[in-house]
Amino acid sequence: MLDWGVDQVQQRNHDLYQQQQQQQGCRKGPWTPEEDKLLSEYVTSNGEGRWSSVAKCAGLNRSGKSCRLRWVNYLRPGLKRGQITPQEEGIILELHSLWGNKWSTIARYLPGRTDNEIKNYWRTHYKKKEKSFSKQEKVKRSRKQLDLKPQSQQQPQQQNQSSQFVSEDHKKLDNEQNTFSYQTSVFFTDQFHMPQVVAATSSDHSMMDEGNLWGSLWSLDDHDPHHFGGCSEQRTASNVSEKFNGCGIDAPFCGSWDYSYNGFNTRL
DNA sequence: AATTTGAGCAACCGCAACAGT
DNA sequence: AACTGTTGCGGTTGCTCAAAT
Repeated sequence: MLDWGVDQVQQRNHDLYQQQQQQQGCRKGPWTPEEDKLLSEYVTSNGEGRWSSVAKCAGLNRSGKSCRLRWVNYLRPGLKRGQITPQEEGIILELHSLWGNKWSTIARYLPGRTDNEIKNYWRTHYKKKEKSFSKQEKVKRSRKQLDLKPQSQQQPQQQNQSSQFVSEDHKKLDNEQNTFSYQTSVFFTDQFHMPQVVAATSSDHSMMDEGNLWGSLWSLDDHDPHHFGGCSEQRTASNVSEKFNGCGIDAPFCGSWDYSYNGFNTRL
């Protein structure tokens, strides 16, 4: 009786998979210009979908999956190339704080950018910071646990981790490249609570202070009512919060920090 | 000049949801 | 209802290239 370990089983499965792929003769790895040409010509004239038949009909020795991925991430018309702009970065940060790793959902609010691109960008620029932040936060929390205050004196814990570290990154951008700054607004207009994202640049944010930022963020009711506007239905921050709580969404962004007047700007 | 390290990116993999039969 | 094929998504891997040593 064979007594295979997990590693051996995995290796065996892997080998079988490789064998299968070889038998099927599917090409893997980087796409050649010729393959790109065949695929884009075929999809342009026949439309997207039915990717497994696309591979055959276009004369490509690729899996349908591979064809779809190549088209979606590289060949599809209207794709943006080049660096993520500060505005786009702001949108990514805010939407990620809202939804987490829902890359395809986030990508819908960045025309011309793919989920893969956004995912890669996030991993490259923020994953490490997130980890280091989590460590810092653990230390903070363990310290807090030792520092037992009466309940009434403790501030409500409303901010989530990812949101906090977003503001860290905004600050870092501030310090490292004070040549630009940005304002990003996420606001909610429809019955499905889908955010509309507006990004705009501004210049002066020297007064940026994290305490103020988060104080403003999480106590929207205190704000000047004239900041609550911008869509067909005028709403207050509190009834929007109720709306989110009602559908189980946890602590979303409902506005933005406006560096130009150093205040929180909600557009609801 | 050679080697190492890390960032950036394209592509693959496994899984889940969905549609068709 | 069960099965099969397809599609879409998120996580991961591996390659390339430039900067650092």
